[in-house]
Amino acid sequence: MKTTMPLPKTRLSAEARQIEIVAAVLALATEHSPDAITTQAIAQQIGLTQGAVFRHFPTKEAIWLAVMDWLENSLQSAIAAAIAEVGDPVAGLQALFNAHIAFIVTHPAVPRLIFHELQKPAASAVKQRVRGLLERYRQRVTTLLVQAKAQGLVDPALDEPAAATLFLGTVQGLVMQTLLAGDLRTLHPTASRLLPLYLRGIGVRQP
Amino acid sequence: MKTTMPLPKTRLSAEARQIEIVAAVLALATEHSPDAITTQAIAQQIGLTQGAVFRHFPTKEAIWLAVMDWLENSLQSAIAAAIAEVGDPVAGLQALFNAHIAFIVTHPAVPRLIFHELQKPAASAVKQRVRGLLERYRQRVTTLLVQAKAQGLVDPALDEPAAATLFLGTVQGLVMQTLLAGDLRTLHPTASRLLPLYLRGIGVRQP
DNA sequence: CAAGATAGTAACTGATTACTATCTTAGTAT
DNA sequence: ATACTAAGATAGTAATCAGTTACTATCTTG
Repeated sequence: MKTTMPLPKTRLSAEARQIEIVAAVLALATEHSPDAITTQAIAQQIGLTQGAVFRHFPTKEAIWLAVMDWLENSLQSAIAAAIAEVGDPVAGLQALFNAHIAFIVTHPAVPRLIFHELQKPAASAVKQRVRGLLERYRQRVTTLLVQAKAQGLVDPALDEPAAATLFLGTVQGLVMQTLLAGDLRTLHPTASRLLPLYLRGIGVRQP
Repeated sequence: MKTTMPLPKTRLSAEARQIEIVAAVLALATEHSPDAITTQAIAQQIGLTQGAVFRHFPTKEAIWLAVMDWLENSLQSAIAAAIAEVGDPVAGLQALFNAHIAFIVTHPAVPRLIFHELQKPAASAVKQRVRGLLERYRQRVTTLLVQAKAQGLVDPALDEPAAATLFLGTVQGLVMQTLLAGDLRTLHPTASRLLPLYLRGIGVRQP
């Protein structure tokens, strides 16, 4: 399954190449471990020489930061769109859950990049970026849970931070087990079997 | 925080050195990314030269397989001991949950090794080993859930495979978020706030 | 106590890494 | 057309990786 571009053989502006490089990293991460994404591999993916990559990014870390920028924006707009359409907070949680799963199905490289970064002990700039990203996500979930409790939709004694952790854990654990199996197609059906269990866990009324 | 041995300066048998090498990998993994665990780093940790490591393991992959052997045995006996002491299946799930958390607190390097291996797309021998390990764990959870349903302790319409996935996901997701925060001390208290939510999710009676 | 077996050392090999200096060429404004 | 600018090519660099070789020191055993 090659994902190579038609490579128009022409020169591109620095900005266009930067976007192309980020796309190349994502494409490579779907089939290779992030360790294996060398500057040589990136250059090969877009039909450049290895040295040319450094015309557009000063260091390799800068490439990773650009990838995280893309992730932040994409995920942000994906979940914002999902939540905007629904009325009550519990429906918002369901929409958020499904949007998250759909995002991963569309971009299977993303969890790999996240896990790879989180597993590093050192607090690098890239890890800090991921940390902030997940923290904002978590805050959004907590807000929905607080609203749901205020409207009497969930257990009135709900531990919202714990429920938010469980929400993230449900998605992350599910994705990890799917990565383990190596079959991404099972992600969506399995997700819809997990969601009712979670909702009952936080005390939502009907199944 | 150095974890260097007193290094007795003497020769050790091949078997003893193999155990020492596995221990060195675990020690290194608590403070370094698995990529950074080079044969040089291992040798340095136990006070040998790099070449000497290859007296005891033919390849580096063999070292990783030995680490996974250790993990399989340790985890196996830890959870077996936890389950043996309790009577009903729901109490077994709670014991399993707590034993898993306690194991990770004792061996903080383990989730890092697991995540690092699962994130690789290639189906290497090491990844196969991890896959089997988690599959057996998952089977054990499923068995407990089936027993609990038979005894009427949980929702009679429970989706056991989904509930088993959620169980693993709860632990894995929780651990991942703790790795993110970088503070392992919060793991145990957070875990005890998550467990009631999970138990209600599968339809256990009292909180 | 001699002799074989084996743990360990020192120095290396070739491959690969991120990154860089110098040169070339394409696109563009004048 | 000519000159300037920036993208890319070519060909490097030093560092680091897993694994190997030739040799030495130590332990065990007949």
